[in-house]
Amino acid sequence: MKPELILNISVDCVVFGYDLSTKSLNVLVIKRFLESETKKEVLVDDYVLTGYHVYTNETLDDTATRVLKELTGLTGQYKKQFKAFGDPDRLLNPKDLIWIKNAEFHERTTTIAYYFLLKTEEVDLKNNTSQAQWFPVDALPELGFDHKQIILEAYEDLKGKCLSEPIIFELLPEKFTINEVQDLYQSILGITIDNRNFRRKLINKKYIIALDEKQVGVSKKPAQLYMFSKEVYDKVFQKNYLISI
Amino acid sequence: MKPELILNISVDCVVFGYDLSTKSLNVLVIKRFLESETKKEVLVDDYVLTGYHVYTNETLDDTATRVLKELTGLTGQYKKQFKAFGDPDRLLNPKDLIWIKNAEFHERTTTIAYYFLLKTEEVDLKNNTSQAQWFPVDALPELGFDHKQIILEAYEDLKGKCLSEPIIFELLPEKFTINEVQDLYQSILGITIDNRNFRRKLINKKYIIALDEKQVGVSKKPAQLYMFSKEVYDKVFQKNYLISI
DNA sequence: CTTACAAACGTCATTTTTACGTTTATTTTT
DNA sequence: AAAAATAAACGTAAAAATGACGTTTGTAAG
Repeated sequence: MKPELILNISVDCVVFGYDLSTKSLNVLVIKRFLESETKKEVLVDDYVLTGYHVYTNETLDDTATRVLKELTGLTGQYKKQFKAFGDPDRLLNPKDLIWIKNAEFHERTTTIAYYFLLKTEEVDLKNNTSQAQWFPVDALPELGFDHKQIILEAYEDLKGKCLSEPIIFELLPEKFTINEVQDLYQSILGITIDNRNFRRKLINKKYIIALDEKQVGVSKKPAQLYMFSKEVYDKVFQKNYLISI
Repeated sequence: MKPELILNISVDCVVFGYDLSTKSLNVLVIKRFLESETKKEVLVDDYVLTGYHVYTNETLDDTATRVLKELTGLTGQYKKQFKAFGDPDRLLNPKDLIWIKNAEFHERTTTIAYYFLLKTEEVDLKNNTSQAQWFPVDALPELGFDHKQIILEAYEDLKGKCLSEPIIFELLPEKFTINEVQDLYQSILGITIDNRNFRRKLINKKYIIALDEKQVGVSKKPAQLYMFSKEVYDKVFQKNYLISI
Protein backbone atom coordinates (compact mmCIF):
# COMPACT_ATOMS: atom_id res chain seq x y z
CA MET A 1 0.00 0.00 0.00
CA LYS A 2 2.92 2.33 -0.65
CA PRO A 3 1.49 5.55 -2.00
CA GLU A 4 1.96 6.08 -5.71
CA LEU A 5 2.86 9.68 -5.29
CA ILE A 6 3.84 11.99 -2.49
CA LEU A 7 2.34 15.39 -2.79
CA ASN A 8 2.31 18.74 -1.13
CA ILE A 9 -0.75 20.22 0.40
CA SER A 10 -1.43 23.86 0.88
CA VAL A 11 -4.37 25.98 1.82
CA ASP A 12 -5.31 29.00 -0.28
CA CYS A 13 -7.66 31.67 0.96
CA VAL A 14 -10.05 33.79 -1.04
CA VAL A 15 -10.81 36.73 1.22
CA PHE A 16 -14.04 38.45 0.25
CA GLY A 17 -14.50 41.91 1.70
CA TYR A 18 -17.59 44.00 1.20
CA ASP A 19 -17.19 47.74 1.04
CA LEU A 20 -20.42 49.26 2.30
CA SER A 21 -19.71 52.75 0.99
CA THR A 22 -18.82 51.80 -2.59
CA LYS A 23 -21.20 48.81 -2.56
CA SER A 24 -18.44 46.67 -3.98
CA LEU A 25 -17.58 43.06 -3.23
CA ASN A 26 -13.80 42.79 -3.21
CA VAL A 27 -11.13 40.12 -3.06
CA LEU A 28 -7.87 40.55 -1.17
CA VAL A 29 -4.77 39.49 -3.13
CA ILE A 30 -1.05 40.05 -2.77
CA LYS A 31 1.49 41.35 -5.24
CA ARG A 32 4.05 39.17 -7.05
CA PHE A 33 6.90 41.02 -8.69
CA LEU A 34 10.24 39.77 -10.07
CA GLU A 35 12.79 41.32 -12.39
CA SER A 36 15.60 39.64 -14.32
CA GLU A 37 19.10 39.96 -12.80
CA THR A 38 19.96 42.77 -15.17
CA LYS A 39 16.69 44.43 -14.25
CA LYS A 40 16.01 44.90 -17.95
CA GLU A 41 13.04 42.65 -17.95
CA VAL A 42 10.02 42.20 -15.73
CA LEU A 43 9.62 38.48 -15.26
CA VAL A 44 6.60 38.32 -13.03
CA ASP A 45 4.17 41.11 -12.29
CA ASP A 46 0.78 40.01 -11.10
CA TYR A 47 -1.16 38.99 -8.02
CA VAL A 48 -1.86 35.79 -6.11
CA LEU A 49 -4.02 34.56 -3.29
CA THR A 50 -2.52 34.07 0.13
CA GLY A 51 -1.84 30.53 1.08
CA TYR A 52 0.54 28.38 2.99
CA HIS A 53 1.56 24.82 3.62
CA VAL A 54 -0.18 22.85 6.29
CA TYR A 55 1.78 22.53 9.51
CA THR A 56 2.35 19.19 11.20
CA ASN A 57 -0.26 19.29 13.90
CA GLU A 58 -2.69 21.54 12.23
CA THR A 59 -6.07 20.80 10.74
CA LEU A 60 -6.89 22.27 7.34
CA ASP A 61 -9.25 24.69 9.05
CA ASP A 62 -6.44 25.74 11.38
CA THR A 63 -4.21 26.47 8.43
CA ALA A 64 -6.85 28.64 6.82
CA THR A 65 -7.40 30.50 10.07
CA ARG A 66 -3.68 31.06 10.47
CA VAL A 67 -3.29 32.33 6.91
CA LEU A 68 -6.09 34.83 7.42
CA LYS A 69 -4.67 35.98 10.72
CA GLU A 70 -1.22 36.56 9.24
CA LEU A 71 -2.68 38.48 6.35
CA THR A 72 -5.28 40.59 8.12
CA GLY A 73 -4.83 40.15 11.85
CA LEU A 74 -8.43 38.96 12.05
CA THR A 75 -9.81 35.83 13.67
CA GLY A 76 -13.28 34.39 13.98
CA GLN A 77 -14.44 35.45 10.53
CA TYR A 78 -16.84 33.29 8.55
CA LYS A 79 -14.83 30.63 6.76
CA LYS A 80 -15.74 27.95 4.27
CA GLN A 81 -13.71 25.21 2.67
CA PHE A 82 -15.20 25.05 -0.79
CA LYS A 83 -12.95 23.01 -3.09
CA ALA A 84 -9.63 21.25 -3.56
CA PHE A 85 -7.58 22.07 -6.64
CA GLY A 86 -5.11 19.39 -7.63
CA ASP A 87 -4.58 19.24 -11.35
CA PRO A 88 -1.04 17.98 -12.00
CA ASP A 89 -0.22 20.99 -14.18
CA ARG A 90 -1.82 23.69 -12.10
CA LEU A 91 1.48 25.36 -11.13
CA LEU A 92 3.38 24.81 -14.34
CA ASN A 93 2.86 28.05 -16.23
CA PRO A 94 6.17 29.71 -17.24
CA LYS A 95 5.74 32.65 -14.88
CA ASP A 96 4.92 30.38 -12.00
CA LEU A 97 7.98 28.23 -12.62
CA ILE A 98 10.18 31.33 -12.54
CA TRP A 99 8.57 32.38 -9.32
CA ILE A 100 9.02 29.04 -7.62
CA LYS A 101 12.76 28.61 -7.65
CA ASN A 102 13.13 25.45 -5.63
CA ALA A 103 10.77 23.67 -7.95
CA GLU A 104 11.77 20.20 -6.80
CA PHE A 105 9.44 20.58 -3.86
CA HIS A 106 6.66 21.84 -5.98
CA GLU A 107 6.28 19.32 -8.78
CA ARG A 108 2.78 18.99 -7.64
CA THR A 109 0.82 20.78 -4.99
CA THR A 110 -2.80 20.24 -4.17
CA THR A 111 -4.45 23.17 -2.52
CA ILE A 112 -7.50 23.15 -0.31
CA ALA A 113 -9.26 26.41 -1.04
CA TYR A 114 -11.24 28.37 1.52
CA TYR A 115 -13.10 31.58 1.35
CA PHE A 116 -13.63 34.12 4.10
CA LEU A 117 -16.32 36.75 4.45
CA LEU A 118 -15.62 40.07 6.15
CA LYS A 119 -15.89 43.80 5.79
CA THR A 120 -13.22 45.60 3.79
CA GLU A 121 -12.92 48.26 6.48
CA GLU A 122 -11.94 45.67 9.11
CA VAL A 123 -8.60 45.16 7.40
CA ASP A 124 -5.83 47.66 7.86
CA LEU A 125 -3.66 47.47 4.75
CA LYS A 126 -1.22 50.11 6.01
CA ASN A 127 1.02 47.98 8.20
CA ASN A 128 0.99 45.06 5.85
CA THR A 129 4.25 43.55 4.73
CA SER A 130 2.95 41.54 1.81
CA GLN A 131 1.51 44.31 -0.33
CA ALA A 132 -2.03 43.15 -0.05
CA GLN A 133 -4.64 44.90 -2.14
CA TRP A 134 -8.39 44.78 -2.70
CA PHE A 135 -9.89 44.28 -6.14
CA PRO A 136 -13.57 44.20 -7.03
CA VAL A 137 -14.57 40.64 -7.80
CA ASP A 138 -15.77 41.77 -11.23
CA ALA A 139 -12.51 43.58 -12.03
CA LEU A 140 -9.76 41.22 -10.97
CA PRO A 141 -6.16 41.85 -12.01
CA GLU A 142 -3.93 39.32 -13.70
CA LEU A 143 -3.42 36.44 -11.31
CA GLY A 144 -0.71 33.80 -11.00
CA PHE A 145 -1.09 30.02 -10.83
CA ASP A 146 -4.73 28.99 -11.20
CA HIS A 147 -5.82 31.60 -8.72
CA LYS A 148 -8.26 33.38 -10.97
CA GLN A 149 -10.14 30.14 -11.41
CA ILE A 150 -10.09 29.57 -7.66
CA ILE A 151 -11.55 33.01 -7.03
CA LEU A 152 -14.26 32.54 -9.63
CA GLU A 153 -15.25 29.18 -8.20
CA ALA A 154 -15.33 30.67 -4.72
CA TYR A 155 -17.56 33.42 -6.03
CA GLU A 156 -19.94 30.91 -7.62
CA ASP A 157 -20.13 28.99 -4.39
CA LEU A 158 -20.83 32.22 -2.51
CA LYS A 159 -23.62 33.16 -4.91
CA GLY A 160 -25.32 29.84 -4.40
CA LYS A 161 -24.84 29.85 -0.67
CA CYS A 162 -26.24 33.33 -0.10
CA LEU A 163 -29.54 32.13 -1.55
CA SER A 164 -29.88 29.29 0.89
CA GLU A 165 -28.14 30.45 4.02
CA PRO A 166 -27.95 33.76 5.88
CA ILE A 167 -24.27 34.27 5.23
CA ILE A 168 -24.93 37.66 3.71
CA PHE A 169 -24.86 39.15 7.20
CA GLU A 170 -21.23 38.14 7.56
CA LEU A 171 -20.44 40.85 5.05
CA LEU A 172 -22.38 43.56 6.86
CA PRO A 173 -21.88 45.40 10.14
CA GLU A 174 -23.87 44.15 13.09
CA LYS A 175 -26.40 46.93 12.67
CA PHE A 176 -27.56 47.55 9.15
CA THR A 177 -30.40 49.05 7.16
CA ILE A 178 -32.72 47.18 4.83
CA ASN A 179 -31.30 49.03 1.85
CA GLU A 180 -27.81 47.97 2.77
CA VAL A 181 -28.86 44.34 2.64
CA GLN A 182 -30.51 44.90 -0.70
CA ASP A 183 -27.43 46.61 -2.12
CA LEU A 184 -25.31 43.69 -1.01
CA TYR A 185 -27.57 41.11 -2.63
CA GLN A 186 -27.49 43.14 -5.80
CA SER A 187 -23.70 43.36 -5.73
CA ILE A 188 -23.20 39.67 -5.17
CA LEU A 189 -25.81 38.35 -7.54
CA GLY A 190 -25.55 41.07 -10.17
CA ILE A 191 -29.29 41.62 -10.25
CA THR A 192 -31.66 44.43 -9.35
CA ILE A 193 -34.37 43.85 -6.81
CA ASP A 194 -37.54 45.86 -6.25
CA ASN A 195 -36.97 47.79 -3.06
CA ARG A 196 -40.55 47.73 -1.78
CA ASN A 197 -40.95 44.01 -2.21
CA PHE A 198 -37.54 43.23 -0.82
CA ARG A 199 -38.22 45.43 2.17
CA ARG A 200 -41.50 43.71 2.95
CA LYS A 201 -39.97 40.27 2.59
CA LEU A 202 -37.01 40.97 4.80
CA ILE A 203 -38.92 42.75 7.54
CA ASN A 204 -41.31 39.81 7.77
CA LYS A 205 -38.49 37.42 8.63
CA LYS A 206 -38.59 36.72 12.35
CA TYR A 207 -34.83 36.71 12.56
CA ILE A 208 -34.53 40.28 11.30
CA ILE A 209 -34.81 42.38 14.42
CA ALA A 210 -35.71 46.06 14.29
CA LEU A 211 -33.56 48.02 16.73
CA ASP A 212 -34.43 51.15 18.71
CA GLU A 213 -31.87 52.98 16.69
CA LYS A 214 -31.48 54.94 13.51
CA GLN A 215 -28.53 55.85 11.36
CA VAL A 216 -26.51 58.81 12.58
CA GLY A 217 -24.42 61.23 10.58
CA VAL A 218 -26.28 60.84 7.32
CA SER A 219 -27.39 63.91 5.46
CA LYS A 220 -30.84 62.60 4.62
CA LYS A 221 -33.63 60.92 6.48
CA PRO A 222 -31.82 58.42 8.67
CA ALA A 223 -32.82 54.82 8.13
CA GLN A 224 -34.04 52.32 10.71
CA LEU A 225 -31.36 49.92 11.88
CA TYR A 226 -31.84 46.16 12.07
CA MET A 227 -29.83 43.20 13.20
CA PHE A 228 -29.76 39.52 12.28
CA SER A 229 -30.48 37.03 15.04
CA LYS A 230 -28.74 33.74 14.42
CA GLU A 231 -30.45 32.34 17.47
CA VAL A 232 -33.91 33.01 16.09
CA TYR A 233 -32.88 31.80 12.66
CA ASP A 234 -31.75 28.46 14.03
CA LYS A 235 -34.87 28.02 16.15
CA VAL A 236 -37.86 29.12 14.13
CA PHE A 237 -36.91 27.16 11.09
CA GLN A 238 -38.83 29.55 8.88
CA LYS A 239 -38.67 29.07 5.16
CA ASN A 240 -35.00 29.59 4.88
CA TYR A 241 -34.46 30.90 1.43
CA LEU A 242 -34.06 34.61 2.06
CA ILE A 243 -34.90 35.57 -1.45
CA SER A 244 -35.80 33.55 -4.48
CA ILE A 245 -35.29 34.41 -8.10
CA MET B 1 9.60 28.16 0.47
CA LYS B 2 10.40 24.59 1.47
CA PRO B 3 7.16 22.97 2.51
CA GLU B 4 6.70 22.44 6.22
CA LEU B 5 5.27 19.01 5.78
CA ILE B 6 5.00 16.44 3.04
CA LEU B 7 1.69 14.70 2.98
CA ASN B 8 -0.17 12.01 1.17
CA ILE B 9 -3.24 12.67 -0.83
CA SER B 10 -5.95 10.21 -1.55
CA VAL B 11 -9.43 10.31 -2.97
CA ASP B 12 -12.29 8.63 -1.13
CA CYS B 13 -15.60 7.92 -2.77
CA VAL B 14 -19.03 7.83 -1.21
CA VAL B 15 -21.12 5.84 -3.67
CA PHE B 16 -24.83 6.54 -3.21
CA GLY B 17 -27.12 4.03 -4.84
CA TYR B 18 -30.88 4.31 -4.84
CA ASP B 19 -32.92 1.14 -4.75
CA LEU B 20 -36.19 1.87 -6.48
CA SER B 21 -37.97 -1.23 -5.21
CA THR B 22 -37.17 -0.82 -1.53
CA LYS B 23 -37.15 2.98 -1.77
CA SER B 24 -33.88 3.05 0.08
CA LEU B 25 -30.88 5.31 -0.41
CA ASN B 26 -27.79 3.18 0.10
CA VAL B 27 -24.05 3.61 0.40
CA LEU B 28 -21.53 1.18 -1.03
CA VAL B 29 -18.73 0.20 1.37
CA ILE B 30 -16.16 -2.54 1.50
CA LYS B 31 -15.31 -5.02 4.23
CA ARG B 32 -12.23 -4.81 6.46
CA PHE B 33 -11.38 -7.91 8.43
CA LEU B 34 -8.21 -8.92 10.28
CA GLU B 35 -7.49 -11.61 12.87
CA SER B 36 -4.54 -11.91 15.21
CA GLU B 37 -1.83 -14.41 14.19
CA THR B 38 -3.24 -17.01 16.54
CA LYS B 39 -6.68 -16.36 15.11
CA LYS B 40 -7.95 -16.08 18.64
CA GLU B 41 -8.88 -12.48 18.33
CA VAL B 42 -10.63 -10.38 15.73
CA LEU B 43 -8.57 -7.24 15.38
CA VAL B 44 -10.51 -5.38 12.74
CA ASP B 45 -14.03 -6.09 11.57
CA ASP B 46 -15.81 -3.20 9.97
CA TYR B 47 -16.28 -1.38 6.70
CA VAL B 48 -14.59 1.47 4.85
CA LEU B 49 -15.12 3.62 1.81
CA THR B 50 -13.22 2.89 -1.36
CA GLY B 51 -10.37 5.21 -2.07
CA TYR B 52 -6.93 5.33 -3.55
CA HIS B 53 -3.86 7.47 -3.89
CA VAL B 54 -3.66 9.97 -6.69
CA TYR B 55 -1.50 8.85 -9.62
CA THR B 56 1.21 11.06 -11.04
CA ASN B 57 -0.51 12.47 -14.08
CA GLU B 58 -4.01 12.26 -12.86
CA THR B 59 -6.37 14.99 -11.81
CA LEU B 60 -8.36 14.50 -8.62
CA ASP B 61 -11.46 13.97 -10.74
CA ASP B 62 -9.61 11.28 -12.70
CA THR B 63 -8.73 9.48 -9.50
CA ALA B 64 -12.32 9.47 -8.36
CA THR B 65 -13.47 8.19 -11.73
CA ARG B 66 -10.86 5.44 -11.62
CA VAL B 67 -11.83 4.38 -8.11
CA LEU B 68 -15.47 4.11 -9.09
CA LYS B 69 -14.64 2.15 -12.21
CA GLU B 70 -12.52 -0.34 -10.30
CA LEU B 71 -15.22 -0.81 -7.71
CA THR B 72 -18.30 -0.96 -9.89
CA GLY B 73 -17.20 -1.10 -13.52
CA LEU B 74 -19.23 2.03 -14.14
CA THR B 75 -18.17 5.26 -15.82
CA GLY B 76 -19.94 8.49 -16.55
CA GLN B 77 -21.93 8.57 -13.35
CA TYR B 78 -22.73 11.87 -11.61
CA LYS B 79 -19.77 12.82 -9.47
CA LYS B 80 -19.15 15.63 -7.02
CA GLN B 81 -16.10 16.63 -5.06
CA PHE B 82 -17.61 17.86 -1.82
CA LYS B 83 -14.89 18.19 0.83
CA ALA B 84 -11.31 17.54 1.83
CA PHE B 85 -10.63 15.79 5.14
CA GLY B 86 -7.20 16.41 6.57
CA ASP B 87 -7.19 16.38 10.34
CA PRO B 88 -3.76 15.22 11.53
CA ASP B 89 -5.27 12.45 13.65
CA ARG B 90 -7.90 11.23 11.26
CA LEU B 91 -6.22 7.84 10.68
CA LEU B 92 -4.85 7.25 14.14
CA ASN B 93 -7.52 5.15 15.81
CA PRO B 94 -6.10 1.87 17.19
CA LYS B 95 -7.94 -0.29 14.68
CA ASP B 96 -6.78 1.84 11.80
CA LEU B 97 -3.17 1.67 12.93
CA ILE B 98 -3.36 -2.11 13.03
CA TRP B 99 -4.85 -2.14 9.57
CA ILE B 100 -2.21 0.12 8.08
CA LYS B 101 0.96 -1.87 8.60
CA ASN B 102 3.46 0.33 6.80
CA ALA B 103 2.43 3.29 8.85
CA GLU B 104 5.51 5.33 7.97
CA PHE B 105 3.86 6.29 4.73
CA HIS B 106 0.64 7.13 6.40
CA GLU B 107 1.49 9.44 9.24
CA ARG B 108 -0.85 11.84 7.67
CA THR B 109 -3.11 11.53 4.69
CA THR B 110 -5.46 14.14 3.42
CA THR B 111 -8.33 12.79 1.43
CA ILE B 112 -10.38 14.57 -1.16
CA ALA B 113 -13.86 13.14 -0.82
CA TYR B 114 -16.27 12.67 -3.70
CA TYR B 115 -19.72 11.31 -3.91
CA PHE B 116 -21.33 9.48 -6.80
CA LEU B 117 -24.99 9.05 -7.61
CA LEU B 118 -26.27 5.92 -9.32
CA LYS B 119 -28.83 3.15 -9.13
CA THR B 120 -28.14 0.21 -6.85
CA GLU B 121 -29.19 -2.20 -9.57
CA GLU B 122 -26.50 -0.93 -11.94
CA VAL B 123 -23.81 -2.47 -9.78
CA ASP B 124 -23.13 -6.18 -9.97
CA LEU B 125 -21.74 -7.19 -6.58
CA LYS B 126 -21.33 -10.85 -7.60
CA ASN B 127 -17.99 -10.67 -9.39
CA ASN B 128 -16.54 -8.22 -6.94
CA THR B 129 -13.21 -9.01 -5.35
CA SER B 130 -13.35 -6.49 -2.55
CA GLN B 131 -16.48 -7.64 -0.74
CA ALA B 132 -18.46 -4.54 -1.46
CA GLN B 133 -21.83 -4.19 0.20
CA TRP B 134 -24.74 -1.75 0.26
CA PHE B 135 -26.06 -0.24 3.47
CA PRO B 136 -28.97 2.16 3.87
CA VAL B 137 -27.66 5.60 4.63
CA ASP B 138 -29.73 5.64 7.82
CA ALA B 139 -28.42 2.26 8.98
CA LEU B 140 -24.70 2.37 8.39
CA PRO B 141 -22.44 -0.31 9.86
CA GLU B 142 -19.38 0.40 11.95
CA LEU B 143 -16.89 2.21 9.76
CA GLY B 144 -13.11 2.59 9.93
CA PHE B 145 -11.06 5.78 9.86
CA ASP B 146 -13.28 8.86 9.76
CA HIS B 147 -15.42 7.34 7.05
CA LYS B 148 -18.70 7.60 8.88
CA GLN B 149 -18.20 11.32 9.18
CA ILE B 150 -17.33 11.52 5.50
CA ILE B 151 -20.50 9.69 4.54
CA LEU B 152 -22.65 11.88 6.77
CA GLU B 153 -21.16 15.05 5.33
CA ALA B 154 -21.69 13.73 1.82
CA TYR B 155 -25.29 13.02 2.71
CA GLU B 156 -25.79 16.55 4.05
CA ASP B 157 -24.33 18.00 0.88
CA LEU B 158 -26.61 15.78 -1.18
CA LYS B 159 -29.67 16.90 0.78
CA GLY B 160 -28.88 20.53 0.14
CA LYS B 161 -28.03 20.01 -3.48
CA CYS B 162 -31.17 18.11 -4.36
CA LEU B 163 -33.19 21.17 -3.34
CA SER B 164 -31.38 23.46 -5.71
CA GLU B 165 -30.34 21.27 -8.63
CA PRO B 166 -31.98 18.46 -10.54
CA ILE B 167 -29.53 15.82 -9.39
CA ILE B 168 -32.34 13.67 -8.10
CA PHE B 169 -32.75 12.25 -11.59
CA GLU B 170 -29.26 10.79 -11.42
CA LEU B 171 -30.65 8.31 -8.92
CA LEU B 172 -33.60 7.27 -11.07
CA PRO B 173 -33.92 5.33 -14.31
CA GLU B 174 -34.31 7.36 -17.46
CA LYS B 175 -38.05 6.76 -17.49
CA PHE B 176 -39.80 7.21 -14.18
CA THR B 177 -43.18 7.90 -12.66
CA ILE B 178 -44.14 10.93 -10.61
CA ASN B 179 -44.57 8.78 -7.53
CA GLU B 180 -41.08 7.40 -7.91
CA VAL B 181 -39.66 10.91 -7.81
CA GLN B 182 -41.72 11.68 -4.76
CA ASP B 183 -40.57 8.53 -2.98
CA LEU B 184 -36.99 9.43 -3.69
CA TYR B 185 -37.33 12.95 -2.32
CA GLN B 186 -38.96 11.50 0.77
CA SER B 187 -36.14 8.99 1.21
CA ILE B 188 -33.40 11.54 0.85
CA LEU B 189 -34.93 14.33 2.89
CA GLY B 190 -36.76 12.19 5.41
CA ILE B 191 -39.99 14.09 4.96
CA THR B 192 -43.45 13.31 3.65
CA ILE B 193 -44.85 15.30 0.77
CA ASP B 194 -48.47 15.64 -0.30
CA ASN B 195 -48.81 13.57 -3.43
CA ARG B 196 -51.39 15.76 -5.21
CA ASN B 197 -49.43 18.96 -4.72
CA PHE B 198 -46.14 17.36 -5.59
CA ARG B 199 -47.62 15.84 -8.71
CA ARG B 200 -48.98 19.15 -9.93
CA LYS B 201 -45.76 20.97 -9.21
CA LEU B 202 -43.59 18.46 -10.98
CA ILE B 203 -45.83 18.06 -14.03
CA ASN B 204 -45.82 21.83 -14.50
CA LYS B 205 -42.06 21.90 -14.88
CA LYS B 206 -41.23 22.29 -18.54
CA TYR B 207 -38.26 19.97 -18.22
CA ILE B 208 -40.41 17.06 -17.05
CA ILE B 209 -41.52 15.42 -20.25
CA ALA B 210 -44.52 13.08 -20.37
CA LEU B 211 -43.74 10.07 -22.55
CA ASP B 212 -46.11 8.03 -24.73
CA GLU B 213 -45.53 5.13 -22.42
CA LYS B 214 -46.85 3.57 -19.29
CA GLN B 215 -45.43 1.16 -16.78
CA VAL B 216 -45.52 -2.48 -17.82
CA GLY B 217 -45.67 -5.55 -15.63
CA VAL B 218 -47.29 -3.90 -12.64
CA SER B 219 -50.28 -5.53 -11.03
CA LYS B 220 -52.28 -2.33 -10.62
CA LYS B 221 -53.15 0.62 -12.80
CA PRO B 222 -49.91 1.33 -14.65
CA ALA B 223 -48.53 4.82 -14.15
CA GLN B 224 -47.58 7.35 -16.78
CA LEU B 225 -43.85 7.51 -17.48
CA TYR B 226 -41.88 10.74 -17.63
CA MET B 227 -38.34 11.76 -18.36
CA PHE B 228 -36.12 14.67 -17.32
CA SER B 229 -34.77 16.89 -20.08
CA LYS B 230 -31.47 18.42 -19.12
CA GLU B 231 -31.53 20.40 -22.33
CA VAL B 232 -34.82 22.09 -21.47
CA TYR B 233 -33.70 22.60 -17.89
CA ASP B 234 -30.58 24.44 -18.99
CA LYS B 235 -32.46 26.57 -21.50
CA VAL B 236 -35.71 27.69 -19.94
CA PHE B 237 -34.14 28.80 -16.72
CA GLN B 238 -37.41 28.29 -14.89
CA LYS B 239 -37.47 28.81 -11.17
CA ASN B 240 -35.01 26.12 -10.42
CA TYR B 241 -35.84 24.93 -6.98
CA LEU B 242 -37.71 21.73 -7.66
CA ILE B 243 -39.42 21.68 -4.33
CA SER B 244 -39.30 24.03 -1.40
CA ILE B 245 -39.86 23.28 2.23
C1' DC C 1 -39.67 77.54 6.11
C1' DT C 2 -38.58 75.47 1.92
C1' DT C 3 -36.25 72.12 -0.65
C1' DA C 4 -34.11 67.91 -1.66
C1' DC C 5 -34.03 63.21 -1.19
C1' DA C 6 -33.74 58.73 0.59
C1' DA C 7 -36.71 56.04 3.66
C1' DA C 8 -40.86 53.96 4.25
C1' DC C 9 -45.55 52.81 3.41
C1' DG C 10 -49.63 50.79 0.56
C1' DT C 11 -52.40 48.27 -2.83
C1' DC C 12 -54.11 45.30 -6.22
C1' DA C 13 -53.72 41.58 -9.49
C1' DT C 14 -51.40 37.31 -10.13
C1' DT C 15 -49.17 33.23 -8.86
C1' DT C 16 -48.02 29.71 -5.75
C1' DT C 17 -48.90 26.95 -1.91
C1' DT C 18 -51.57 24.25 1.29
C1' DA C 19 -54.93 21.18 2.62
C1' DC C 20 -58.13 18.50 1.59
C1' DG C 21 -61.79 14.45 -1.13
C1' DT C 22 -63.11 12.08 -5.22
C1' DT C 23 -62.79 9.65 -9.55
C1' DT C 24 -60.49 6.62 -12.88
C1' DA C 25 -58.00 2.91 -14.96
C1' DT C 26 -56.18 -1.39 -14.64
C1' DT C 27 -55.34 -6.05 -12.66
C1' DT C 28 -56.86 -9.76 -9.96
C1' DT C 29 -60.37 -12.39 -7.92
C1' DT C 30 -64.77 -14.46 -7.95
C1' DA D 1 -68.31 -11.36 -17.25
C1' DA D 2 -68.88 -8.95 -13.13
C1' DA D 3 -66.96 -7.45 -8.79
C1' DA D 4 -63.33 -6.16 -5.82
C1' DA D 5 -59.09 -4.15 -4.87
C1' DT D 6 -55.78 -0.65 -5.34
C1' DA D 7 -52.63 2.69 -7.05
C1' DA D 8 -52.89 6.54 -10.31
C1' DA D 9 -54.73 10.75 -11.35
C1' DC D 10 -57.76 14.62 -11.12
C1' DG D 11 -60.02 18.96 -8.72
C1' DT D 12 -60.91 22.91 -5.89
C1' DA D 13 -61.14 26.59 -2.62
C1' DA D 14 -58.79 29.33 0.87
C1' DA D 15 -54.48 31.31 2.25
C1' DA D 16 -50.03 33.02 1.46
C1' DA D 17 -46.45 34.91 -1.26
C1' DT D 18 -44.95 37.50 -5.15
C1' DG D 19 -44.62 41.13 -8.65
C1' DA D 20 -45.42 45.52 -10.31
C1' DC D 21 -46.46 49.71 -9.39
C1' DG D 22 -47.26 55.09 -7.02
C1' DT D 23 -47.35 57.95 -2.92
C1' DT D 24 -46.17 59.79 1.56
C1' DT D 25 -42.95 60.91 5.27
C1' DG D 26 -39.13 62.38 8.01
C1' DT D 27 -34.79 64.60 8.32
C1' DA D 28 -30.79 67.57 7.16
C1' DA D 29 -29.27 71.28 4.56
C1' DG D 30 -29.93 75.44 2.29
